[in-house]
Amino acid sequence: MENYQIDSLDREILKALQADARQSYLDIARQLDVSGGTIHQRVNRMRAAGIITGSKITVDAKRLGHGVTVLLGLHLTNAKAMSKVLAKLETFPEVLEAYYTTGGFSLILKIAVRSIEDYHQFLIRKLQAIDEVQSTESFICMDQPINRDIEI
Amino acid sequence: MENYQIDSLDREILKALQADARQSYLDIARQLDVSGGTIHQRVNRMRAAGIITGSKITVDAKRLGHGVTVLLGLHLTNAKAMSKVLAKLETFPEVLEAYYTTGGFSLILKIAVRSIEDYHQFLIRKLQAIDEVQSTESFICMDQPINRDIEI
DNA sequence: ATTGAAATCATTAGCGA
DNA sequence: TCGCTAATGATTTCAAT
Repeated sequence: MENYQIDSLDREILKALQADARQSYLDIARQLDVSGGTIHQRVNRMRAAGIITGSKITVDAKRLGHGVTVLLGLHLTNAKAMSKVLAKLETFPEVLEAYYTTGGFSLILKIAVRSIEDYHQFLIRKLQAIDEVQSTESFICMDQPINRDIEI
Repeated sequence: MENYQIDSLDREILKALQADARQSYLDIARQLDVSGGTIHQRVNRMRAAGIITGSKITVDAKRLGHGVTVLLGLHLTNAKAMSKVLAKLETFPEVLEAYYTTGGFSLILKIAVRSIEDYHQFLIRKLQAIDEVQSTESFICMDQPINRDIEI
């Protein structure tokens, strides 16, 4: 079922689970006026089709000690080093996301650390210790006024 | 319980729910060799403390028709317009995230659209239609080789 | 998409270390 | 305080329709 097209019921189920992944299928069924078994069947189908890829709790990063988020533009000395650099970046748990983009950077990273001091250490000890990293440009996030999911 | 400090059991519970928010508390209990009631109690406590803020399913954006992700650096004509611009950005469902950062941009946005054509339309019809937007710099994401959560 | 039934789970309260 | 057990009502899950 690689090219299963969702219908409006699927869409409503996705919205409900996007808002609260742990809510019971029966609750969703009652909201949508269908049987519990139907929700179950649809969710399974969307899982099999690769539309639903998993679920996770959302946590407050600050309460877990990761108070500082940084976006970072990276320049490499040569584009051929990309896969080697990525392999290295994967070993740094501070690197949450890496984007290969058009525009003036080789890579853009999203990084989470405990503090500015930790970020400084991360930069000089880890990131700039990679030979192929030519330069970096840091955008330290002071606030994230918008954070939401794609409109389903 | 605003300053509740988590212990190693909490940490393991968070890891488990981060990997799969819908797995049953009893399953987690068996993995961690404690009772189901204990998991329940801990989760409730972490919710009350604001450590767990919710849960959501993860979906494949491409399968839902949002094939193009763009990071965008925004320059405003004047910093005082920030709140007005943010209010406007909130009305655009294409804007998933907005970061107020140090460095050369007033704001950095993460945007999801169906196609490059849609992105072009979004840029000229919506974003650049805001008076206070001076200029934009687009970083179109061709690949996202790293995507993970903070290390708990 | 529904039903119905068996297995499993969530949730709470009270007990004990 | 923290984790455990026990009990009940709710949910999940699956097969048949």
